[in-house]
Amino acid sequence: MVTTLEDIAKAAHVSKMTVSRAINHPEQVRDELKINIFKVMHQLDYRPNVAAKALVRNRTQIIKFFILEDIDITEPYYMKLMVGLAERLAKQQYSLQLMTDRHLDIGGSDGYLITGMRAKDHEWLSRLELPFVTFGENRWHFNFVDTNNELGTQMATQYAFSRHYEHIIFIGMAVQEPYELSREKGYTHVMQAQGMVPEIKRFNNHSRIAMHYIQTQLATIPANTCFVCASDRLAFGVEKGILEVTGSVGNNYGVIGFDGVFLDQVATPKLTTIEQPMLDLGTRCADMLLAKINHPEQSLEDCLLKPRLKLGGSTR
Amino acid sequence: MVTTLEDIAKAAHVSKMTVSRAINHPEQVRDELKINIFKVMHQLDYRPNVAAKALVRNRTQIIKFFILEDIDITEPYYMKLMVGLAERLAKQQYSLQLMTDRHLDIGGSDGYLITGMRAKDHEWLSRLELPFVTFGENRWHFNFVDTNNELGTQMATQYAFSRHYEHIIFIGMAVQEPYELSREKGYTHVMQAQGMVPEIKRFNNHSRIAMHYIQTQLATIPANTCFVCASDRLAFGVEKGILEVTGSVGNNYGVIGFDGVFLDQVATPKLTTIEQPMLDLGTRCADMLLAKINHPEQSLEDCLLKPRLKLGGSTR
DNA sequence: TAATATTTTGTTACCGATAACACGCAGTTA
DNA sequence: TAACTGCGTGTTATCGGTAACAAAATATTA
Repeated sequence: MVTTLEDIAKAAHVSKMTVSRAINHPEQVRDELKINIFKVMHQLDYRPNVAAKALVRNRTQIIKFFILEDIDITEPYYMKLMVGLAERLAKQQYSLQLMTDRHLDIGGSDGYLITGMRAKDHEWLSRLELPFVTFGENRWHFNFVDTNNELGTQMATQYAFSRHYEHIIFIGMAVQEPYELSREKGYTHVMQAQGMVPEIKRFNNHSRIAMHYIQTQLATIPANTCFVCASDRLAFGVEKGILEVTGSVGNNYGVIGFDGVFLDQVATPKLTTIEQPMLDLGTRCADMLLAKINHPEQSLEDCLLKPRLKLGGSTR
Repeated sequence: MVTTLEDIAKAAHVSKMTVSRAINHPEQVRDELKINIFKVMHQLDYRPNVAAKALVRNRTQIIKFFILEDIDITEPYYMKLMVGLAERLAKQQYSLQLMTDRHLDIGGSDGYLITGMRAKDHEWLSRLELPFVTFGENRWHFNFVDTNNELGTQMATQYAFSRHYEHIIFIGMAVQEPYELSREKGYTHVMQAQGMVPEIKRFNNHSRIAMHYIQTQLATIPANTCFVCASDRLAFGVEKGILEVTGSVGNNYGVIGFDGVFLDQVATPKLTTIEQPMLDLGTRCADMLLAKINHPEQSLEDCLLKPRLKLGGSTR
């Protein structure tokens, strides 16, 4: 059977209000009682009824997770982000609803996590009436959680430099989004610090396009060059191109990616890449969102997590 | 403001019980009243309070989605499965909790969807006390939803045959799981029907291993062979191997994969593959699970959906 | 010690829905 | 016409919690 507050109350010889307080406002209950109450709760394996709590507090205990990108080309890393998010939310008895472009119902939740946001989404996001957090930097002061993109490419560029590549070229994504700009900045910053000349190419984020670029242009690029890429997709294409043209990768031409989820493992050789801490990022999203829901008045710091350099075979 | 049953009731000059009935047992309410009630509901944009409903019906309106595989190597297709599932569940005011190996809490939900099940999981699954559905065939009569695996490899093999490949080799996964056996069966079946000799190799499901096999063995395999693979991962490796050894793929040696999510797109050339209808599968999982929850006494048919042959450049 | 302040605990009402029962009002039947 | 069906609708109680208030117990003060 299911144990309720009432059951605990009887067993502990107090009113159920006291039990409720022991849980939610423990400072208002004498230690003696509390200890006993918690003992009983434990014995009877008490699990609070989420629906009842939600009803009386006028909450839904639901978070909507928006994926604004086309789901067909969606990056696999959302999966891990969601695992991190869901795990933390479940601890606070929240559950999830997954929303896609096809299905954009607002309301019926306590808050939103927004992923895959682009410039065009600013309009409706600014109208939202519930607390939300975006996964990904943005220029509108919406609270966000993201990898420290700038630091990531700094690490990549620095590493390329430390491996004695004489030229370092940045392969970016042709989008004017903050995360891309930050990645470019990280690269540029280290290049200038090292007294090297930055060189940036930009393509749509598809491996084929990057591969084609390498196939056609590698001949004009001096050996001893490392390509620092803004995504693993681009890096994947670059690596393939280099392999095809020169027969090997790493020594004459190196590649470093960015993301570290799935694609870097599938590449041959595995990509050296900047790994985003997706699970942690998900957890942080949850924390931040819950904070906004429970303390709407407090303003929050955005959250930038440090990525990790993951060595593969695509660099020397 | 939020509209409740009470508000509708007042505006429609009936009791809230009548409104509730109009929603849940429409046959018990006169048409005249119903029409008016629905009109008012629409005007006032009524959204039922999920928590209240859950409380009184002693339900949670939550489904737990279990991913039993290691999340680090999880196939990207779970994402699409979840989208399909979540979308259908949301319509019935259910939301999701994502459970992974790290976090296997039972209870606090109305049912489970189990993915990534392996033989070893039979033990605890058989003890579960709530309705559940597994994504993936199984040998224990747990209700499941899956792609018609046998049909899939039949289609692949048939297609290879129709493209005049003289030899067709099956590259399987070295697991004794029903879905793998079904895939082998589909292949064998068509081979025998065509009077050809089946030849099956099995490897762990990693592209590198398949690639290595091709690199070392392709010389011993006659030209005009098509490799029908049990996964896109394997096909991906096979394609790479063929490309490396012979410089081109499709004509002398063809490759057909199985899954059609993400990896087939990333391959160069894109893989010809058997595409699983992941969104539909997700929807079906939801339907089946809801049916089990709402009518526990009825026994259900398992569900096998037809896959689709998706042509890429890895076959002629 | 009486009066007052401060904890600590209990009581009541309510959140928004639904099941079970009660009731009123046709149309049948005797 | 009285008793009997049924259908359609309203009334009441309830699910499991929590806020707001009331009351009791204890501590502090004069």
